[in-house]
Amino acid sequence: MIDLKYLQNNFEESSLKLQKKRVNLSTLETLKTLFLALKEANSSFETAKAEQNTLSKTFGEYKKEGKETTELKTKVDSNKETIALLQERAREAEIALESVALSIPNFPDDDVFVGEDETQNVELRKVLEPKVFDFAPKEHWELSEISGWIDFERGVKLAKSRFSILKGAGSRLERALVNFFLDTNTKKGFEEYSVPFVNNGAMLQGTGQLPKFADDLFKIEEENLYLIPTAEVPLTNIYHDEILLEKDLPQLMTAYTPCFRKEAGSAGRDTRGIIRQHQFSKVEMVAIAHPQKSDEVFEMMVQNASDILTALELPHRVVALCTGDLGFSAAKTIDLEVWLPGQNQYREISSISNTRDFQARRAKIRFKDGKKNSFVHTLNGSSLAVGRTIVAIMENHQNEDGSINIPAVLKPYM
RNA sequence: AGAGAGGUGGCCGAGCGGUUGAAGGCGCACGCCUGGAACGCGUGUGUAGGGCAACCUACCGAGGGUUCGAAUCCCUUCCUCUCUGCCA
Repeated sequence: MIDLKYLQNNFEESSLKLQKKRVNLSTLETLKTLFLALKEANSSFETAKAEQNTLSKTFGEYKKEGKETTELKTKVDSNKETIALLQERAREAEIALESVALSIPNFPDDDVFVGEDETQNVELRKVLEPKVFDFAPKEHWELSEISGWIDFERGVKLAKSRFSILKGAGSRLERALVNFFLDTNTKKGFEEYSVPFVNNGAMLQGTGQLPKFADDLFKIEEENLYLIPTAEVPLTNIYHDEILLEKDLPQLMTAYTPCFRKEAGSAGRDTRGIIRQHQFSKVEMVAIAHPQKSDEVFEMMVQNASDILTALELPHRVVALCTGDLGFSAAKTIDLEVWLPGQNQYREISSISNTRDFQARRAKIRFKDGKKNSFVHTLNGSSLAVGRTIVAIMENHQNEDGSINIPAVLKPYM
């Protein structure tokens, strides 16, 4: 959630920022109007309520002293009706405001390049040169036909399309990667967590998936729970509605979880292979940071993910997303794109974002900031998406006969 | 899943229809005391919103109801604990 008071007081500036994220000016004007309406409604409700409280006290005193209360009672009764009306109005104003406010994305940072879409993202650097093959490198699904690591058909049989099965060395590779990622993150100071793979709606609202992106979530209807689309949701919300001590910041967390996404709107994209599945494994980093330290933590997270790719001998590039490609909650995002020789292109394998206080405000995560309480900054990033790492290893480390070389760092894990 | 008990401030723990945002204790902060410290004494110490100063409003798991007035009574719901059942 953006800071509505800030929006009210700095409307011009705020709307310019949010227009970079393609929010209509009219939506923002509505938002501001609703915000002011809520304040007004609350104010009159509270005034009436204060009056009622005074009357009630007087009533008690009259009773105690044995005074006549009939006249007072009529006054109180009529005021009561007014209050009920004002309360209803305030409640409606709040609902009206929320329905708009919760769907407004975060402000982009000022230093984020202003662009329309992913074509205008900014490449910051390349790490490792793509290997030159003396044969035509295959795509991972072709390689799978030789190694048998991935069973696409039977995965679909078990569930539906966009589900698959890993087996044998393919499955072991997944497990090895998970362990390698977690160990590496732990060495960087992240604490390992094992979290619920289903979360309730309040948590998903906290990190920004709800209410706007309900279509992309698997929901367990009768339980009112959702399969997590990323470990960012449970990890960030560990401190939902809590106030941390300044000395406990930053909290660096990491977890392996499967991730579940409906991929609504991606019909027809990446239909072959395991690049885009309804279920995939991922190791996630989440940081709860002091507002003045979040940039530092952000850089560390980007570097960590990049180092992991380098350790796996995977060529990649570091890309700063432009405003038009930024996610809903993000103020700033850097993607790591790994080279896929079979596809002959770079593909996203990690995305690291600083959401500033956007999620913190939604999830009410604060810290003791001297005398007052302030919102923390929350950050999240993949380290890494396991399925896509498998793809990258297969394609980058393939031999002409279709066999795959396992990177040296993974040998102890296999 | 069935039966019972319970959910109060950072923690423990009173309150069971009125001036209680909530006694008391612990913890914490500041001050006094001390050479310094402990002890002792004093003061302060929840969150959110509005005015943004005095002050006002809301919150005693959540939601609704009764009442002039509810932490206190009623209903619904969630959670925790104990016993039984079931299960990895």
